[in-house]
Order: sequence, then structure tokens, then C-alpha cells
Amino acid sequence: MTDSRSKSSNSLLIEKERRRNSLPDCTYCPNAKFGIYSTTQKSNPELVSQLRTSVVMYQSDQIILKQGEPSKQFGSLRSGWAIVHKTLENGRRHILAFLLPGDAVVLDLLAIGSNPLPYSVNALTPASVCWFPTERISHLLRHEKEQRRETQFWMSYYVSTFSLRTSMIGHSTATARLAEFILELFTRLRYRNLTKGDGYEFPPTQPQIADCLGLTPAYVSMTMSSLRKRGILEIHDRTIKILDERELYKIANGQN
Amino acid sequence: MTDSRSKSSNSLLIEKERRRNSLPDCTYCPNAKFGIYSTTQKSNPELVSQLRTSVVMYQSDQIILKQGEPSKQFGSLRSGWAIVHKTLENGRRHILAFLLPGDAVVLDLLAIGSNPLPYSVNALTPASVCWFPTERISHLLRHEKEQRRETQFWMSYYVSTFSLRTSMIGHSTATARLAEFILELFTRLRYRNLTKGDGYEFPPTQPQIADCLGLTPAYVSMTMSSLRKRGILEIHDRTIKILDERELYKIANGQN
DNA sequence: CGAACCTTTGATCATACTCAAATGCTGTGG
DNA sequence: CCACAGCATTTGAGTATGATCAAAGGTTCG
Repeated sequence: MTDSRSKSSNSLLIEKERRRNSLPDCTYCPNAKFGIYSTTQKSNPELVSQLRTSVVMYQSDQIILKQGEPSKQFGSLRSGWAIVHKTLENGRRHILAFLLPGDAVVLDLLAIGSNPLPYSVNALTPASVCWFPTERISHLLRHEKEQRRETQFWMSYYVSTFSLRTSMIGHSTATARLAEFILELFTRLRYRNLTKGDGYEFPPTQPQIADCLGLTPAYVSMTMSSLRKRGILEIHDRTIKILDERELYKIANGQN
Repeated sequence: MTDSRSKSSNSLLIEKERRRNSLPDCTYCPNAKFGIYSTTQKSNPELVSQLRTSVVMYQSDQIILKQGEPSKQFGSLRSGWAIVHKTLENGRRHILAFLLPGDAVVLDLLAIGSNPLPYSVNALTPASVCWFPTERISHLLRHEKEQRRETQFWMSYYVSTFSLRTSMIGHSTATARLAEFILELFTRLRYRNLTKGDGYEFPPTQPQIADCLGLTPAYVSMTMSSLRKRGILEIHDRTIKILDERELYKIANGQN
């Protein structure tokens, strides 16, 4: 990852101003209904728009949140992909998660408050983020009964997939990890209607996949091409196509 | 792990009754001051005692919380060790964490509410747990300012170590993982005054360590004995002694 | 057009797994 | 109290998965 500078607070203010004049309210946001505050979105769309303090655009690779620094804002990814990554003491990088439109930019914020973050968040593709004051959105997400249930559901989902990933890395072969990875993204994108038939746009580079699954780029390449040769995948133009979902699922579960 | 039955709700009631008559209040609990509610414990010890609904004893290997089932109670480990583990679809088991006295039995509960748990918790040694109603303790932990700050600190610590573990498993050698594992437990136990000089009691078996670090029992044995031969560790009577902490720390960071 | 990075492929190597068997430890029931 | 079952630990030999290193195309972007 090359070093990129974070958005200056100056341009952030400009963005904020721009929103007041031109940005649509959240009522028609295509992603809000897949995010953590969708319940409130339905019952009271005004509330979400009001709370939002800014919408910020990021270029590929730009820093959204920085490891070691606290964040006073809670973000929701409006468009584009982002990665959550952590630099270890020995200098290596690990990618903890890929974020998709509608995902919270670090769900943990609700729990950890303004403590220093144990990881960074960077834009993977050009992306935009809606920002909210952490305390206030946190209150909103826990206040009303239905919304609290939804928040807990998402938290639960988050904990669940994270613990699955941890186990997978420990116990599965490279092929199984890769299959699981591709399927997970497919499922999550399908839920958001962001798939193209049995395929989807696939921006991660192989070094990034490697850093996420604990492999080397060279081996990711070999594993991917093996999946291609077996007629399970196809890749053209940064777009992945799943030819045999059933088989891919089997592989992800270690049945071969 | 052999199958063991969970405490019947009947004996849970008996325990509850027994507490009312004989159990001391939390004022003198040696672990409360290391746990998540220590702030409240200091400012208002009564409150904690009042909230506690039961104290339950568990034998080695007994189920404390079960994967797939929701938990209406929030537990704090009063004594003994416990393990948080997850059974994967392919039947293998992964151990996500070892819990020590003073640890919350699944901190996630505060966030995920009564959703089905993605993992189980079992006693590793004979253990006892103080149980609280989740909703009420959750309110307590977030209500008062100082206590909220402490809660966030712990959440933050929890997220941080968990994400470190995930990265480690992906990127480190078996020796480094094992060194990190032994050091982490040492640090956590030292904080609680549960160490014996430069050593500590070490109940995990090698198959359990293997399931936690993503290794095989045979290889754990070889790695451990290599650390012993290098004069870094000693193990007698389920007690581990760290002879060269400095070197162990280096190994944990992959400097060798 | 060139630089930088991603991807692919090949050859070689080591880490960690598998399988197997021997030994030790612990608790249980006869 | 001993015998035995069941599990944990140790060790060894053989193996394969995935790492390392290197080099050659392909992209993308300035």
C-alpha cells in the first residue's frame, strides 16, 4: 500500500457545506436499506438525514480511518469498497475485512467509543462515506426497540463472520479459504443487489487477497488458476463469474 | 471434548437460594477489581451484588454457554479457566479464546443481545460464574460516565487482541504463535496477581492449544519441546516457568 | 513511453501435517 | 489395589502444502 494522505479537515468542511445545498436526503439512498440503521430509515427517514454531518468522497487507497487514532465519527459506506487492515509489529500487513456499500465503517466504534483504533480503514475503490456523530448514532441505534433488535442482529452477524474467518484461517487449506472468501463476497453483494447474474465485480488485487487470507500473492495466483482450470470460476475485466457454485461451496467446506 | 450436560435449571435455582443465605457480597471479590464493572464496584459495590442473580459452579469441561443458543444472562468468570470454542461445519473445532478469572463470559453479549451465539463456552478447569441479567448490566455498564469509559476501554482491548490473534494466525510461524500465546496468558495472569513468580499454572492440554493456534497436537509438542531445549521454558506439574522472557518476546515477534 | 505494480509460471525448499507406535498419566470399576 | 480404558504426550519417518526467489509478460497510469 502506497502512502496516501487523509482528507484534510478543510475539504471535509467544504463537503459538509456542499451537502447542505445539493445532496439528496437519505430517503432514496439505495444502500440505507441494507445498513444497520435501516429500521429507523423506514420509520423515520428524516432522523437519519438530520444526524448525518457530512458525506466524504475518497479516492482509491485513500485513508478513511487511521490505526492508533480515535474516531469521533461513525461512518457508513455509501458507495465503493474499503478494506480494514492492520500493520503488525514485524511490519507485515493483515487485511481483516473488505467493506461493501451499506457496511458500517468499523462497527466496533459503537462499542469502543473514542479509543484508539487497532486498525486502519482505506478506500479500495473510489468510495464515499456518510459520517455521523458516534454518540448520537449510538443512542439512536439502541434507543427504539425495533432498531435495537436490528442493531443487535448486525452485531451478532458481524461477530459471527469474524469468528468464522478466524477459525477458517487456522484450519483450512488455501483453496478452501479462497473459495470461502469468494462465496462470502458473493453472498453479501447479492443481498445488496450488487451482483451481475452469477458474477460480480471484483476489485481486490491478489496481494490484498493474500494479506487477508494469510497466503502469498504467488500462491493466490496458483490457487485461483487451479479453480479456473477446474471450471469453477471465470475472471474477465476484474469481474468474477461463478460457474459452479455448488462445487465452490463444497471446496469452501473442505470437501476436497 | 466429551459431551457433558449443562447445569439443569433446577440446580441453578438451588444455587441461587444458597447465595441468598451464604454467599458473600461482591465487596471482597478478589476478581471484581480486574473485571469490566470494576468502576461501579468501587463507587457502589452494593449495586453489583444486587444485580447478580446467581453464582454457578461448573466442573471441568462442563458447558457454560452453548453454540446456537441465545443467552439471557451475562456472566463474569469468578474462578477457574474457561474456553470459547466453535465447531465448524466440517466437524473441526476451533478455540477462539481462553478466559481467566475476572473475564466476562463472552463480552459480545453486550452487543449482540439475545441472538444465537456463534460459539460455545466450556469450563476448562473447575470454575464458577457470577450471572447478571444482560439488559440490566448492559444499562449499568453504559450509564454512568466513568463506567462507560471503562466498558469502552475493555471492549477496545478485546477487539484489539482478537484482531491481533487473527492476524497472527495468518502470518506467523508455529513457534511465534506459541510464544505469543504463552506470553499473552502470562501478561493477563500477572495483571490479576495470579502468577507464581516468573511462571504460572497452565491447564490447557496440547490438543487444546493446537485447536486455538491452528496447529496439530503433534506439532505443538515438538514446538514446545524445542522451546524447552533452547532454555526458554520449563514445564513441571502443569506449571509453566518462563526462563527467558526477553527471548520469548523476540520469538513471538518473529525475530527468529 | 516508461515506471510501477499486478499476474503468471517455474524451480526449489521448509514448515508443518499425517500416520504410526510407544510411553506416560489419570480416573474408574472390579 | 490393581487392571484397564482413555487420553495426553513424545518421537520418528515420510509427505505435501504453501513459501521463497526469480524472471517474464501484462496492466495501468502519469
